[in-house]
Amino acid sequence: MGTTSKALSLLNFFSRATPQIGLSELARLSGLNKATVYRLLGELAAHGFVEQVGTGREYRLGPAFLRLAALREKHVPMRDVALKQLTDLSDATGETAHMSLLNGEVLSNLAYAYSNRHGTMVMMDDAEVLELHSTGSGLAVLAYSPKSLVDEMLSRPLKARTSQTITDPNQIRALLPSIRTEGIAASVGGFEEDVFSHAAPIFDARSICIGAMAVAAPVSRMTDPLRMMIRDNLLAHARQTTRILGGFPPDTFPTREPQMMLQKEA
Amino acid sequence: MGTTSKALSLLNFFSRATPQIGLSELARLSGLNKATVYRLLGELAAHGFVEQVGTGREYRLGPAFLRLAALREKHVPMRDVALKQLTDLSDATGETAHMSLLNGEVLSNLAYAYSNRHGTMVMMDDAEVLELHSTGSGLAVLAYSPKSLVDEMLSRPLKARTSQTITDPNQIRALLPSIRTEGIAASVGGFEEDVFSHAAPIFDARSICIGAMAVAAPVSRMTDPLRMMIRDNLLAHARQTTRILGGFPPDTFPTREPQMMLQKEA
DNA sequence: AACCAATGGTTCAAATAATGAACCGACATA
DNA sequence: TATGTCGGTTCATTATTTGAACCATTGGTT
Repeated sequence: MGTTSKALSLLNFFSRATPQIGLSELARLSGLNKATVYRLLGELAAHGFVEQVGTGREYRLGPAFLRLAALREKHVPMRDVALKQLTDLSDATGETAHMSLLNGEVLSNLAYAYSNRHGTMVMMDDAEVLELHSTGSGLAVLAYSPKSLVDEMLSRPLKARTSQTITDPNQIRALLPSIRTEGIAASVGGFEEDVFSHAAPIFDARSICIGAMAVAAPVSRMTDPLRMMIRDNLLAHARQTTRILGGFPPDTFPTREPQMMLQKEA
Repeated sequence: MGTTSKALSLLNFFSRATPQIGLSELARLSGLNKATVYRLLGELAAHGFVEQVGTGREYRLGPAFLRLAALREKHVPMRDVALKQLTDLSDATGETAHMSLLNGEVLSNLAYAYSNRHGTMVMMDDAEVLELHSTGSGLAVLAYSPKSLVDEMLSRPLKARTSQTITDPNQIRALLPSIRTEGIAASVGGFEEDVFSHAAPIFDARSICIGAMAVAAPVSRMTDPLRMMIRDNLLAHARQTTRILGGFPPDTFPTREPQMMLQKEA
């Protein structure tokens, strides 16, 4: 791993739960030498990627990201595109719709939209990180990711977010083929209790899966007709989102009308 | 300069004008070896800080910034705070208010607010970069920055954005003391023709200047009474913004009521 | 008050990772 | 076919990164 990667990976230790971290703690978390972390933080700080809180204490993410995010969004208005599609999708289904992007080995939220049709709804949070094994979106991404990522991902111990989280790698592997034939992944209570989530993958110009679009509803509201309705709408909107973003589903991706397919070996 | 700094500085070559850059071009711009740039881009790409456009062509900023910006803003809601203050300031003055943060040797926009009192107003742009020598905000920041930054900054050739831009380093240096006694910098048409801009510095917890808040009005609308009104409102709102963000103006910063001060040597 | 275990920060020889000139094959232009 | 540029790759040389040990402070415990 190059020096730059080490520096950048330091940034991943900042999260909702631990928004600011001290030097020694960060050295411990990253497994790097304290002096190394100190120097790397210094370089990151010089560019506004981290900053020190108050007078000489812990570090936190810096203001540079605001500028770069604005610049990125100005040139590649993913969030805008996603938000429009999500609003439509949320209106059509009456449930919460959201989209997240693959970032290393986790998904990070890009945007979400609520419906006001029901008194209860699944709440989302910017800056939340979704694991690949415990969420519908994660499973959708896994199903369309190269074997290397799946193996890498499933070789690590899988954390149970709820009592219903699937933590057996083989069980997860067994789900993937049917997700591929459906084009949709489902997860019941895997990330949060009482949330039934459907998700479909999003692809880039090289037909590589870059994230997922999902509809999340309370388990109590889920019925088979609703599932069908969500499934159809989700597939359509995910497809359209991929297209608007300039991407293409892979050849193996099911078309709108279910049909017989030959399974191809990658 | 460390390797990490080199990698991070590559990101600064992406701008509104050149949102995507090829490998060779980036090597030329940065003065680094092509192989080096290639490797650095690879590491940046692995973390989502850059990505390649379409199939193996130019590079552009990646999606990671969206997540990190959201995370930063969640923990340090600068933009929200600024937006509230700017809305107030814009309402009070009837003109466009904006705030920008010091990022290396330039200012980048954080937020802005328009007024609807007049038919014409100064328009702002996210992701725009303001130079220190040609803008009111820049002068305000220079006046409260360490001598080293000022020297560094003014040793380079200064670009004339308009016919009214001040490009003589000595002339700029001569402005700084009066800005310090006023607590406010003014610039007439330095960045864009016909724009009269007032700006006040914003400080962090260590009393270091981190950016500026400004009011920009058409030159044609500017009168002495308006200047006084803007000055008072701007000073008050800048002060409050500094305070809400957890910062402190330095001891030398003028209080609301103008008063005699002894000039201190730093 | 003395002690201990943290913290952020610093040093410098040793080890490692970054570097850059040259080289590919592919593509475009002429 | 010849020429220039592109993105990408190689590998011996070089320069940067690294990490153990060491400070000076701070805060808690005895």
